Amino acid sequence: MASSVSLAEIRKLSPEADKSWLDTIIKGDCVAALEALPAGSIDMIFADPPYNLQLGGDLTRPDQSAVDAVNDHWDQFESFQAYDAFTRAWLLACRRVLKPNGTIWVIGSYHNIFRVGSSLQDLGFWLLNDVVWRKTNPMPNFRGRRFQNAHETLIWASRDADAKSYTFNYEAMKAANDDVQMRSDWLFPICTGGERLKDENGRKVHPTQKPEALLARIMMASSKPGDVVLDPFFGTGTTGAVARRLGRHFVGVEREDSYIDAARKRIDAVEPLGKAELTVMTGKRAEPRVAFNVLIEAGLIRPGQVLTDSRKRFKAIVRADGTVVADNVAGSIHKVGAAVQGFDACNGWTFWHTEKDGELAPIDEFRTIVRAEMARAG
Amino acid sequence: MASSVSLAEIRKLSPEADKSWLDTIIKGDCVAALEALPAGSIDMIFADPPYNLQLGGDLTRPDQSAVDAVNDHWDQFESFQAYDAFTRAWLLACRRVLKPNGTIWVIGSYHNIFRVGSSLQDLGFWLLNDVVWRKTNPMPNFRGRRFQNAHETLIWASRDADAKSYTFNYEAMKAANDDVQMRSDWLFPICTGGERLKDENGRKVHPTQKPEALLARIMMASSKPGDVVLDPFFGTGTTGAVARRLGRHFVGVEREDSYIDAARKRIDAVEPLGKAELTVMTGKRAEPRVAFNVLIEAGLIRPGQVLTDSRKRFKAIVRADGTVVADNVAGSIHKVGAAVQGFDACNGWTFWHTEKDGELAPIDEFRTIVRAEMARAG
DNA sequence: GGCTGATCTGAATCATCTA
DNA sequence: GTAGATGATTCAGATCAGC
Repeated sequence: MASSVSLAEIRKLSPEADKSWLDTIIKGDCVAALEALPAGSIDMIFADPPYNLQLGGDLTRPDQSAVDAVNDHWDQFESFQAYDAFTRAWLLACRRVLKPNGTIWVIGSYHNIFRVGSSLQDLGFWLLNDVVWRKTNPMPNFRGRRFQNAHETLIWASRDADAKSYTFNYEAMKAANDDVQMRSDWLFPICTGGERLKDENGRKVHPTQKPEALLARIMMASSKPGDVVLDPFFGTGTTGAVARRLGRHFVGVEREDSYIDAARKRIDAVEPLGKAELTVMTGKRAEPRVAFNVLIEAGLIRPGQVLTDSRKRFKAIVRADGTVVADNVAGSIHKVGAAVQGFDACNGWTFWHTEKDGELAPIDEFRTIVRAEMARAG
Repeated sequence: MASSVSLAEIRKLSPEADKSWLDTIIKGDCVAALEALPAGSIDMIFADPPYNLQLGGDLTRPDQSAVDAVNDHWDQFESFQAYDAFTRAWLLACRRVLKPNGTIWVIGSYHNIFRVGSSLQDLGFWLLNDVVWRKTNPMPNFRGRRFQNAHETLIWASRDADAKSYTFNYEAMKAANDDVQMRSDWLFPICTGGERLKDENGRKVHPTQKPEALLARIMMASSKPGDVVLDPFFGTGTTGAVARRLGRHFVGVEREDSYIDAARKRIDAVEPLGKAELTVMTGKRAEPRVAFNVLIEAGLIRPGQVLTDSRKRFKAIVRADGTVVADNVAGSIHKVGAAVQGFDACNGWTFWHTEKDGELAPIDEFRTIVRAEMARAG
């Protein structure tokens, strides 16, 4: 499952046809490694970049941007600049491989997340949410000079400002959250216990292993089964393990052999879930469209029938062509519904009702019947 | 108490002896106004700058009513560069008037907070914490395209990296927080009800008035009685009102006359607390709400597992997204529980059971386990 | 006055498909 | 690409109307 491939091997293959990089860990620096992947090939990215600000020689590209600040903190400023250059480089590489409707998640702490967020904005990503991971069991502040650092911040962004059809499983998130919208503050324990990878001496393999529950929430929210999820700082492969379990493909980039080895073993041991368990809750948006006149043709509504709103303040009469008429307005169920209320818009399906045995029922119920028949007919 | 003084008036006085600007609102642009204050004269700054929301078209609620958006002229910026220049200018002005051991708080949303955080770091401030204000009652996401934006971010920073003796009332915070360290995630309602300033027509005076509880937490944590607290974007004077109540001096800078008038009346009506009452204040605590997917994420319930009612008449299968499926219905535990019984509503927590060692137990028992952990995290 | 249910509102970067 | 039509979408809490 999780085998390592060389860059050269990938490059000599046709990028179009080549899918050999799916479900693999690419060894190397993330900017260079990502150049080997085809543009627009990734559905979702999760990135947990280093936030050590004393980066030294690890940075890959010189900074090209002008410095217009004047202050007496040159040393410090230079290291922020270096971190910014590093950040822009890997974010640009990620942006190239991301599909137009793909999204990226980046996690960080107050040491680096403001640099990351600014860079995302500067490079043209469009921020969708910032999400707070509240830790149930954070490390205490030992010196008592600050608040206990009990959260980390995630940024969720689309590739472009006008990206509209990115994946967000709104109904699934809501249904899973006691039927109320999922908020931007999430509560999870940090990664400890059996989930935490240890070496033969009982020492943790990676210093900042993220909990699988966090990655699962992210992937369930913003990806679909079969999607390709990239992690440019793969570490010990939490992203890969969760992706495999949830029926997503992964690509990881990692420099350290010890992490790659641990990740590969870990991912190979994962048992993927079945199709039924992975089916995602969808809402009306995903249902096939039904035109109003189909209800007439099916005999569920007849021409001349009277429609009213739920409080019987307005009424409209159905015409044979699938339009309706109220006082001085005629048109679609939506147009007429909006007009009688004086609104710009209206969902006619839920606004208009018919009377059946003395009880009012929205015409949307007939649409449900039609949809069920459509589903049976394929 | 809260009188307005002209810049010229302040300037002609000796800056050393002059304290006439204490407990006043200075009318004008904040950068220019701050030039009139002596350097190193401020103990703590709270700043609620424009967020640069970049809103597109109008937004309507599902009932077609209009959302009252923040589209004020003061929140319009041409570009991120323009916003950054504005941010650096006012932060530099703040830095000059801040005492060497003073600290600054800035609040923002994901639209601007990354720019603010980066600028703070670039200008030599030293970040101490980022703090999350979790809203008990945030505005919903009306289109279902993102997570509900349920928090705002505060950054707390000292003037310099090597500042050691800034004020942090660690013991008071801990005592106020049930004798455990105060965390970086705080829970408060947004400012509504009697606290929200309204004009004679019942409309809100300021679009973004902050709750006094938030300011009280900030001042109790990071200032002492008698300290001078500056607010460069004073608005309707929440900072001034809380400062006066808590025995701190304030200085406010504000451009709009209507806000200044409202703030002055408001502050004059504040009754300062006595010395004894200034010691410990407590905040509201969370009512632990647990969603079904938390049990999955915690590994207490696994995707594919079968749930039944107490008499095993109905069964449902758990999916990875936190929804469940029975015969022809899918959705939340509540929705599906209601559907299989033919009811309108159902408490899925007590209706659905799992089998463990041949005995049925309601899934509510798992929730109890999770609640214990959540309680620890506040 | 008290209770019940309807209405209103809050820092919001909030569509998608067909012609 | 753009214009027009379809039709999807809200939580907590304060306030108010009506009994």
